Amino acid sequence: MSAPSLRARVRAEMTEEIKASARRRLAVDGANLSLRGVARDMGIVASALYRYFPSRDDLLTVLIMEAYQALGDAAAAAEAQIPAHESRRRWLAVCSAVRAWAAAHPAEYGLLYGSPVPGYDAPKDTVTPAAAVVLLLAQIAEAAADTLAPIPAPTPLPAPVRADFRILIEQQASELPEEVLDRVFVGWTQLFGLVNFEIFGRLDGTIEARTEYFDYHMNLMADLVGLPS
Amino acid sequence: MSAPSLRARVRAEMTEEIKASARRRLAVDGANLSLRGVARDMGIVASALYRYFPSRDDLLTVLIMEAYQALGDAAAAAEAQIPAHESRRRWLAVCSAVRAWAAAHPAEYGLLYGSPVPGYDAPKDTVTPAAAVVLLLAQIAEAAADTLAPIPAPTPLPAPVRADFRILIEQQASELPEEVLDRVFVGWTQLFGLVNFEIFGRLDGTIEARTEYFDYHMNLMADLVGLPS
DNA sequence: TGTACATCAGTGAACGCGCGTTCACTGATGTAC
DNA sequence: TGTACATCAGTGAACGCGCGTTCACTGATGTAC
Repeated sequence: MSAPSLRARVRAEMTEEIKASARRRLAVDGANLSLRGVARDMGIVASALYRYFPSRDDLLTVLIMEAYQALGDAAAAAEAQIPAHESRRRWLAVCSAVRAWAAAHPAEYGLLYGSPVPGYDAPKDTVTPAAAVVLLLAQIAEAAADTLAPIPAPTPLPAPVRADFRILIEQQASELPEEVLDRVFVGWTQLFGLVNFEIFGRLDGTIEARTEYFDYHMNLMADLVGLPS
Repeated sequence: MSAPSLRARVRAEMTEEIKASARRRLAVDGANLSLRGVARDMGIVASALYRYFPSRDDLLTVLIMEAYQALGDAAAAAEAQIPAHESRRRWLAVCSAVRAWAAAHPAEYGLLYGSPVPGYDAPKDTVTPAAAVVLLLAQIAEAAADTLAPIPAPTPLPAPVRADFRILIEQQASELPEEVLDRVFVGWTQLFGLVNFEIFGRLDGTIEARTEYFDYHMNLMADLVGLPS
């Protein structure tokens, strides 16, 4: 509870500066982040970084974890600004926040949702924060359960898929029907599929009205889930 | 028209072997393919590669172009095996072929649909082959035009999006309504969003019934397009 | 059919570079008495 | 309040490595006469 010592405070600030520099460096290096590059940008000698992070991979892991956290926080913050009962607007707020965060941090986004970094395998701890967004979407659907339109199901969910969803639902102590969770997953896939396309430049030369295109389709996904308009 | 000389034939074979080696190497190096690594794998000296490719980036470009081509070919071949009038089965065949190709060539798939390679920018020539799959999907919808279910549109297409689609339709001398092309794009996004999730490991620990999950959702996308079942 | 010359594939050394990481060091900040 | 010692941040040299690319070379294959 005592105030941190000068040394501790300076240390914390320095750690933050290193991470900030490294995040900037990601734009240049992509996933193979260069420690010497980070040090150079900071006007510091590369070996000094080892006072703060035991290795390059550890720094990378921290960046990944914090990026998941930042993305999740951005989505949650956007959602929190919409009244709880306006489920569709909440859904759209989460989707737009993901897109906006990705646009503002393309290199970090690429780290999270691009091709896996060769030779680097993510520690287990990344699983939970990686699920934050889809969890948020599922919670919106669950909170709106009473008002959801029934889901027209031309073909029923295949049993093995239903079983997978069952497990997820029980893990979350949720009461969402499997059919609804499935539609949430469809929306989740569409969200990240679209953001991938946009951020990674796969829409260049085809769709130029990016925001309208995105909003329209996230609304369509909300329709699929059955959120009232 | 004369038979190629021995030298020319050997040269062509060697070029193929280099590309094959490089494709294998992609799994190790990811996007930062190592020429020396390729040469090492082939039991050859690195500088020898310069007889065949003027630089590392050129080799990479060729790999990317051919990967797009291979993916497109796989999709087209799968489609061609289904009778022309069975539009839904054709649609599903294309989707499954994309998924199968990605699973069989994950590193190349990552090159095409993962985060952009830092420091490397794709030449213009990659635009056309990159569009092959979505074009195929659109053609299926167009061929089935007479039998398509009407698209329920709670909200109309935003005008700027409609304009983007209009341009694409005219470029292809197509007659697809914008609303249908939009749904094709939704299916396309879902297809690659899902394959990304699966290949890049973002489904690990959630959905285990991968094939059923995939097929179910590609069918759902076919529903959205209005393909008859 | 045989000879002389041109073409070309692959070699091996070298250049110049950047990288992650270790290590003994120095000087400043913190702690105990 | 002042001194003695411990802690720690940053330095700079070094290790050992891998990389893309150039270049003069050699020996084999192709071509012209």
